[in-house]
Amino acid sequence: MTVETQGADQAAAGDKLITAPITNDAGFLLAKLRATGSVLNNKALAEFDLKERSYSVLILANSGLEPTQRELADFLSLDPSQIVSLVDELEKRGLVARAAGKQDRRAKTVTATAKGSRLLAEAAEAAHRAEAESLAGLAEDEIVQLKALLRKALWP
Amino acid sequence: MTVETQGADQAAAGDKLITAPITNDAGFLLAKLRATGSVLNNKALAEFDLKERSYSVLILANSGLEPTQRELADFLSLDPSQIVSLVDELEKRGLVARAAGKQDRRAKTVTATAKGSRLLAEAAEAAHRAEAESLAGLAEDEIVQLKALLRKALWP
DNA sequence: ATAAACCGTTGACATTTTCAACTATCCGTA
DNA sequence: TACGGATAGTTGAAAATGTCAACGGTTTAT
Repeated sequence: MTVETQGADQAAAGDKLITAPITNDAGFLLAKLRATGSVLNNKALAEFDLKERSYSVLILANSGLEPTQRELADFLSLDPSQIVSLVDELEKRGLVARAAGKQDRRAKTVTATAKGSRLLAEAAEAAHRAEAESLAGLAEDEIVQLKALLRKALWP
Repeated sequence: MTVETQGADQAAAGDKLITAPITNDAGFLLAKLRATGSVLNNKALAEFDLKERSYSVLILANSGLEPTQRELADFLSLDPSQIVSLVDELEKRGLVARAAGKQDRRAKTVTATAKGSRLLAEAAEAAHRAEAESLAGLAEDEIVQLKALLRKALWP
C-alpha cells in the first residue's frame, strides 16, 4: 500500500461503523466526542501541569463565586473525596486557597490565588485552542448552537 | 427547613455555579451531560446485566457490519485489551460469537447471536427511555439537532 | 438539649485505563 | 520465495479513577 492511500484507507476503516444504529445514540455520541476532546485538552494542559480536572476546579475557584468543596463536587459530578485531593494538590502548588465558610464553619470555600489566576489565564488559551481543534468540523454558529443545546439539556 | 422548600434550595445550590465561565466550555458541558446520562443508562441496563460498554459492543455486533475487535476498539475509543474482556464476557453469556476474519485470519469479527439479538431488542427500549429522560429538557427537534451537530463534529 | 443531617477528610476497595510484551498472521519488497 | 516490518488479538501488570463507609466537627430542626 502506498503512503498516499494509507490515510484514506485508515479513515475509511474508522468510518466503517458509522452506519451502525449506535450512531443515533446520544450517550455514545457524547462519549465519543468527549473522548477525543479530552485527549486534546489534557495534551494542551500538560504544559501547565494541569489536567482537565484540576483545570476545571481552578476555573471555578477563580470565578468569584467562592464555591465550597461540596458545591464543586456536585457541579463537577465528582465524589467529595476526589475534590479533597484535587484541592490539596492545587493548594500545595499555591494556586488556590481554602477558607472557612462564612456562615457554615463546616464548609470550606476554594478561591484562586493571584498565582492561580495568572496560570489559569495562560491555560485557558491553550484549552480554547484544544476545544477549537476538537470542534473543527463545526462552523462558528454551529458551535454556539451546540453549546446552547447542551446547556439547555443540563439546566432546562 | 420544610420538606417543600428543600428541593428548591437543593436545585438552587446546584445551579449556583452555572454563571461560572466553565459553562461555556464544550468539554465540560459534554462531560457533565454524559455523566448524568451515563448513570441513567447504566441503571436502565442493569436489569439486563449489561453496562454501557457491553451494550455498545452488543449493538455493533448486531449491526450486520461484522466489526473486528480492532474496529470496535477504534470506534468505541477503547484499548484493544478492553474489547477482549468485554467480548469474553458477552461470548461466555452466549450473546455474541467470535469468528475468524475472512480475509485476515488474525482478525476476529464479533457478531451477535440470536439470543444476543433478542436481549438487545429489550435493552434498547430501556436505553432509549433512559436517553429520553436525560434529554428531557430538550424538545424533539432539538434532540435531532443536537445529535446532528455531534455527528458532524465527529465525522465532518 | 438532643437527635438527625451535613461538610470535609481519610482510607479501603473496585473498576477502568494504560502499556508493554508475546504469538500468529499479513504485507511489501528483495 | 523468503525475509522484515507492521498489525490483530491476548495476557498481565501498573497507574489512575471511581465508589463507599466511617469519623470528628458543625449545623439545623424539634
